[in-house]
Amino acid sequence: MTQTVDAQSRYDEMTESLVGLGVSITPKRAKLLETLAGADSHPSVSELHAQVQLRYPSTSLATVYNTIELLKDCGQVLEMEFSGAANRYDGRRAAPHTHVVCLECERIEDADSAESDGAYASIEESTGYDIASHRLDYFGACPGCQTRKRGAN
Amino acid sequence: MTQTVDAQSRYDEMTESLVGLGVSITPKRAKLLETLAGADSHPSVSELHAQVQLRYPSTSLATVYNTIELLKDCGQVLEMEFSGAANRYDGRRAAPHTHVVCLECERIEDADSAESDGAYASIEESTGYDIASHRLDYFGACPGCQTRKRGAN
DNA sequence: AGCCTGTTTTGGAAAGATTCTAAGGCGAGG
DNA sequence: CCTCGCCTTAGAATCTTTCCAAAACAGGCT
Repeated sequence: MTQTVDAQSRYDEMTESLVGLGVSITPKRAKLLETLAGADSHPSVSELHAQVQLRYPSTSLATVYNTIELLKDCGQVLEMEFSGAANRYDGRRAAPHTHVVCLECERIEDADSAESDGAYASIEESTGYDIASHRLDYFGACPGCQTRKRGAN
Repeated sequence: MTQTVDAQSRYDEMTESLVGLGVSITPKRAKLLETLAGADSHPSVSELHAQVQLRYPSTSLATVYNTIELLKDCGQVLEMEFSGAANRYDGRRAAPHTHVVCLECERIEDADSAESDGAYASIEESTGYDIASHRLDYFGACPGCQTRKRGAN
């Protein structure tokens, strides 16, 4: 997939960034980074928690939130917020990019859209805002849910 | 601002749509529609609730949620979700459009960006999703918060 | 080995927003 | 005046995220 790199490289980048922050890579944190770097499913905190618990059953939710907070601090993870549903995280491409979101099954996939490079400058000029990031999501039905719905009719 | 219409027209459109749904326009609902149609500040549920309570002090939160749900059903309000913060609503332009969000003061303003008309078709072709809507937000600092920060330094 | 100190982790409490539910209120039509 | 169905209410319940104080842990030092 465009711009995604292999899990190992992402894992290495993440650990380096965290070390740069002066924090240590504990085993639980390592397992979390590994999960994030390898997942292409935009996992939620509870999914990440479940994965880490497979290996370290005593892991608490607070540890997951804590580590994600650190990753956000050094720009190594992209957080996607949803009200009423859990936040979702993209550890493979930390820079803002386009997603498609299935309203039926909540699947989220990357979508490469033609982003205009001068968008930030253009928005800054017209609004006076100092733009730091953006979010572009398309909402609809994924192929699987489309057929499922057709079948149900 | 481009594409916004006067409050009265929006109010009329909303009431017509709700009537089309077969529900009645109670006084509390009318006050809520009026507030939504006239607000350019992308209010939250609690702000809307407060406004309606000015006129009808006994109004409960559930009524506000209920009415907004109806408005969503007939596409007469745009809901912007934020995890950790209250959802914000745009009753003046119900179709998806671009916003700038101030990360400091949570102000939200409309921003007209050059939207490519064929975006949905292009995304649908590349992902197989059936796209129904989208969301494009830019995050940063509004002019007021920029000066405030500079002054604080 | 024994200590000290600072970081991590834990588990539960707390906070917020939204949804649900049961019960009562209200209004239109007969 | 009664009935039926929609509206509204207040509070409980749910869910995610944040906060907190205490316990656990690791590394460096004596």
